[in-house]
Amino acid sequence: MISKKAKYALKALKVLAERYAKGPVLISEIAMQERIPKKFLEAILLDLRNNGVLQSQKGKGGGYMLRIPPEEVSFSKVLRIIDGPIAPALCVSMFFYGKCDDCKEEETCSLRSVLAKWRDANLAVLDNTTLADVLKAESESRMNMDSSSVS
Amino acid sequence: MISKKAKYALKALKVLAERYAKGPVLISEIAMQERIPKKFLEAILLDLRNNGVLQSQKGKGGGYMLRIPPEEVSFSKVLRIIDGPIAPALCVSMFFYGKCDDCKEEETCSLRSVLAKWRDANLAVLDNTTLADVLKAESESRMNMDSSSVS
DNA sequence: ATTTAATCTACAAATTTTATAGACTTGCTA
DNA sequence: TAGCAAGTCTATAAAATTTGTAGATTAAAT
Repeated sequence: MISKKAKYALKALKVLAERYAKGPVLISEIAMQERIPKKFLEAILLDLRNNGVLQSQKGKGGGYMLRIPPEEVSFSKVLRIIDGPIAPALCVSMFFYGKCDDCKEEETCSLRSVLAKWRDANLAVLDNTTLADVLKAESESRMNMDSSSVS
Repeated sequence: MISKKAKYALKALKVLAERYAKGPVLISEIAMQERIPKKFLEAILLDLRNNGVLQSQKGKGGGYMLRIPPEEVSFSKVLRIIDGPIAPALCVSMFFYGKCDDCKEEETCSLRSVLAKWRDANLAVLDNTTLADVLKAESESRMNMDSSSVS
């Protein structure tokens, strides 16, 4: 399960992706629209900014915006920033590698190869899923709504 | 990341798989061999027993053993018992489905379809990975050790 | 100057994870 | 049937993480 924080982040990013290249969006606006506690959201957006995903502008007319196009913001990037390792265990993590404190010898750990396979499957999806895919899903779901409401 | 508890569970199960159909194994033996706090392990094994994975025997000569063959103990089964939902969010969970408390309308949630894709990729691996695979990995790693120590 | 909006620091409540202690039950065996 | 060996149950608590809040500060625009 991803954390609430990560879900908040993805939702906020969805909003920002929708308004990509259309000027800054207010934190308070995103918070309201997506029902995210404002102060909490502030911390999240700041984190995303400090990691190169977002750009911010202070003062009147300011706000947040994507620094890179939606199709370059992968889920793996976002989740690593907000939730940390994606791998099921540190010993098979690519970005947060560390020795599992409860393992004796890593080289011969039979769990490890299995966990690595799991990690690979995860990354195959998360590396190749971006905000652009969320936008696409959004527009498709709206299409379905339209057609189903024709009746 | 899986919890420490889940990792303990998998390690304990590996030991029990190695000794499948060879009589009961003591909790204390597993705890020692895998460096797991004994009292903690007790709770874990009990949980696995109450969910049909293990079988136990009290009194002298007692202990724990697999109730079903290693190739039938999938990672998904174990992780669901110990860590709960495998899906990245409740709204796309198959066994623990629930409405995400931070979502407005689930039907049109654009994150949802993406999260579902992720879940599917996870399950494809976890449903098809069992203790038998761990045993296989174990024996393969031992083979590599042998050949590399020939020099 | 004043207002607007992001930023920073500190904290605190709530929840989950990781344990530990000790009494209890069951089954074996001498 | 006494006594030991092993799992079982209940309760609790320490530690860590997650989630959220408060208030002062900085930067930009007008």
